[in-house]
Amino acid sequence: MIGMAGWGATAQGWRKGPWTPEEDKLLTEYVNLHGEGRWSSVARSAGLNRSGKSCRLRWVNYLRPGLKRGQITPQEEGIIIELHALWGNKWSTIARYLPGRTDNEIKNYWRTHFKKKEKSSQKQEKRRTQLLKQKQQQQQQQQQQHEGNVSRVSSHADKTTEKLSGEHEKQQQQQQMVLMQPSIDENQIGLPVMYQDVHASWPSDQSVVDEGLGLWGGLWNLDDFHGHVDTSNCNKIAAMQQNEATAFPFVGDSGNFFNGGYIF
DNA sequence: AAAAGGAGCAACCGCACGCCC
DNA sequence: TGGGCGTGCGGTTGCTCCTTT
Repeated sequence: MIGMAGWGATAQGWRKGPWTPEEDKLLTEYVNLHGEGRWSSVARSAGLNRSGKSCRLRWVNYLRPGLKRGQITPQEEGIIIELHALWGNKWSTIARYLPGRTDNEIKNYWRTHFKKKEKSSQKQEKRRTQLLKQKQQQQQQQQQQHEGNVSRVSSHADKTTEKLSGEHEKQQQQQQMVLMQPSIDENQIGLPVMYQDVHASWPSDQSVVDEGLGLWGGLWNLDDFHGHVDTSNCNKIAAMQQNEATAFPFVGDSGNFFNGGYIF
């Protein structure tokens, strides 16, 4: 890390910016010796020119033992998705279910991965609406054209035209329905539940478990919308999530990810 | 090969809330 | 009861690395 260029110090004179290995060492040694808490005094006692808040953040997000570094696994991603659907932006609560992950890490992950996907799904939705509009305009034009033709044919032909027109309308209705259906990607709705892994990472704190169990019991059985229990779905989704080229499978027709993935 | 742009991450800030003295 | 402190959260910034042009 290069110097402190661009960061400087706070009004109180606390250092800001990236932590140096020396600072990390000081903080780690101090916390190992005296334990967590009283962060403002930690800053002074450990000989660190950092605010208590900064020390706490550094410890919690980076130095604390047991932290898992590296990429979020598909299993973890599944848990994040589910828990976010349950609790929204309760990052610290979600983090309790992901041993070794911090709230900040999960928040960052969510913002970079799912906000992006949310955006792209909104784009898709916009595109579909646009297509539908175009189709309707086309339909109107055809209708007008057709009306013009009808006025010029015989009474016998009228019947035929009527029949054909009905067929045509039917066809157009079908086309419209197809347009209104979610695209195949968006229709890949399911839950990325990795049952064993979830249990493995289940918090020991019973109160935390109770907090969500009522909802989870039902929620995690929702393999599809029709009550069919298809565990292969989970595997499919895990596979899809690993495939970068696949669109995010939890986006609903409305473009709203949660409405698409869960029914409450 | 170099510049531009985007993604990802660590860290910060401000605010709110709860706890404790 | 009020102030200090710890914690949690959303939003943002600054930086590095990677990809695209």
